[in-house]
Amino acid sequence: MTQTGSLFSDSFEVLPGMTLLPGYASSSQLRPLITRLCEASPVRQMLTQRGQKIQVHMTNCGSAGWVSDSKGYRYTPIDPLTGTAWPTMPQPFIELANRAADLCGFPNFEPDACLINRYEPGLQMGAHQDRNEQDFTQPIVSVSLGIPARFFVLGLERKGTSTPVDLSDGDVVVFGGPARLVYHGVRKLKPAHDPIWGPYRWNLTFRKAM
DNA sequence: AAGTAGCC
DNA sequence: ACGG
Repeated sequence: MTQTGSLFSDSFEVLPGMTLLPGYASSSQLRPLITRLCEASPVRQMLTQRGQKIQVHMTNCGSAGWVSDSKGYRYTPIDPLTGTAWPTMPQPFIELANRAADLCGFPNFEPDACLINRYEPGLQMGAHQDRNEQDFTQPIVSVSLGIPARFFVLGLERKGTSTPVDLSDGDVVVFGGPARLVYHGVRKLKPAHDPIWGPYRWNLTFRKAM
């Protein structure tokens, strides 16, 4: 049930430290921004340290961007594809992430990195932790756009029973505190079409990386 | 291992 | 379950 009047009316606590804000983000507002960002730094498939392709196509905006290659996972100020800085994070992105975090009990969130992931039907993302950031007191804000997906959450170890969370266009998940380092991933997407995004799911993940 | 294979 |  809703706990206080300051929470978004439809918020739902998935587990301690993880809150779902259904329909909190606006695809019609965000689409032109994402289109422009991807013209500057296109989505691309990154490689794991062992040389395997990450299925999802990724790019970033902000003063730091998450990358994976033969040297491992890390944040860089430069896009290795373009050789120049990642695009500046649009102010509407910062405000969306800051307000969502505030609603969920994480005031003054100032993201410096936004990982932009593009999924298509048939793709998944295996269980992982977001642990390449400097300050684990800062939450993660995840925005789902386009076709639906089933998100899953484990605990602090990459094993055991998962909690499923079905995510639709505009849904925002905030996780921090006791949930900051939980393993999570995305189940294989079913074929679908969205009026704004076509056959894609986009996910924006806001972090305080540095 | 932010992946893939393979068995149940 | 996996390899270096």
